[in-house]
Amino acid sequence: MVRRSASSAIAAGKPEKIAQILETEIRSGRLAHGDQLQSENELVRRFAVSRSTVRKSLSELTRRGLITTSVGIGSFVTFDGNVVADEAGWTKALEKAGANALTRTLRLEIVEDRALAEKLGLESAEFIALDRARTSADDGHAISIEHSRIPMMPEIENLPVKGLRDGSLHATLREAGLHPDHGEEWIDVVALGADDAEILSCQPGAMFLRTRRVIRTREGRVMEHITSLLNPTHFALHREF
Amino acid sequence: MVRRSASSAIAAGKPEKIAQILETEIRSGRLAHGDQLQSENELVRRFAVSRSTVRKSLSELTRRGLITTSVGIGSFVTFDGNVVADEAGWTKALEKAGANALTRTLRLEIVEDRALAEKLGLESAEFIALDRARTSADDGHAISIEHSRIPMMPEIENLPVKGLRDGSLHATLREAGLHPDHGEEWIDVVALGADDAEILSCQPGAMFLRTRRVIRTREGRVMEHITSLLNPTHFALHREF
DNA sequence: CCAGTATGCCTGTCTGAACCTGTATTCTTC
DNA sequence: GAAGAATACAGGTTCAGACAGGCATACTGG
Repeated sequence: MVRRSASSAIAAGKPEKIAQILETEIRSGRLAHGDQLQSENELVRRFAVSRSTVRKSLSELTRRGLITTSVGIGSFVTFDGNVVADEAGWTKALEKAGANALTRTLRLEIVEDRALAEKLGLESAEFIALDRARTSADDGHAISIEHSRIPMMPEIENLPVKGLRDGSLHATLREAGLHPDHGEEWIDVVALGADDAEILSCQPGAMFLRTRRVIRTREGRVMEHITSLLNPTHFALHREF
Repeated sequence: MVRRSASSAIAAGKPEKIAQILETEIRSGRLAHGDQLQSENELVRRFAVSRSTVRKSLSELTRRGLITTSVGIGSFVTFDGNVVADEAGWTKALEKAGANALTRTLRLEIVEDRALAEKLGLESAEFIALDRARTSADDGHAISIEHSRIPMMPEIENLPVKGLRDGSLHATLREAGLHPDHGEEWIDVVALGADDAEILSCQPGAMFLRTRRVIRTREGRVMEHITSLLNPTHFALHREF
């Protein structure tokens, strides 16, 4: 059996290529949970292939649990892919010890960050800031802290007031028409700063695993900047392709 | 007696000549990564040779890692310009401080590692082990240490004797017809063991950034397992997609 | 208003032809 | 004897078409 993952479409047959295109559309959120796919004949015209080829693609997507199809109706997305690019491209944080975690929202508000705006090449320095910390529910020790910064835009300006949709930031952003598509990622090890150490009730200077990510939309617009500090005794990062 | 030189076009048979023409087209970019080659019968007409000759050319290109072929579909370029999966997909180690580094080869030999074989699901526990350490040429402090394990196979059994080709492990493996295609990767932070600390002349227990990678060929066969320990003051990992 | 029907679009299934690679065999030529 | 040419067959992939039956909507006659 040949393992193939989403990223490489090399030397694959047509059904596989089409399946990968559709999978990308689903996982990226362009096609949302419950959406109806184009009919088989529309896909035939779109990809300029025969219907049997399209049907192979759809059956592959069914096998992967991304869609279901009904006779006389069509195919529907059944993938409610939460964190979109997480599975596909991003390095995934694996919790080593599955301790009961307590998530605290430290703040959700509009901030101004000139340094970050400059680094990202943005004109406006206004961001929506979402900071969350996770600590062990058992003994209260530090697990992780996450700083998320979303460039201010009209579609989401009342996010701090209305709160998150279903507690999920990405669901909220998708609601606003923002779909992650590609990005960049840095991983290193840093000493915990005084403020973060305070929040996590750790000693300042403790070594933490840090991931920084810039997520962009299909158009290349910065959608989110996330800095995660992970307690190395709790986390490993994992990725496959 | 005819003198034969492996690399040049002199005194080469038809399959070799055709392979070289196609290789030029691929390396020059006229045929891009993922492109489909002409079918064997088209190549037969183009070069006015028999199909068996064309097939020899294609199998040579396959051995060199430039193409892959699929039954019923055709042959595809898998050469994306430079180093295949190495730079493209993997998290890349970026040296923060560009200090002069000194690379030492700690060992290059055949070893037996039952634990690793079991983890990778391999029958044979024989590996070729290549351990290399990098230290600063200036003050001798630790930069990184890398443990590479390659499952034993006939094509490379005299690697420890013959040494690496151009000092590069991947060039050597490519030579043997082994081409990286996909894999898996773990990143975490660990305390340095006594032996590694000794090699790097560090204090045991120092926190290092660790990446572990399993690289597989297109067929899913394990090609290499690498554990890298990176001094976090020197390294950050970076990736984009 | 309502039940029955016609129509159009959808998926499910099957077929044969054309083209692809994989493999083996035989013949020719040097 | 070795390299290449010619041929044949097996099996995978894709295409184009045809037919079936499910579903939804609109229309029609009562």
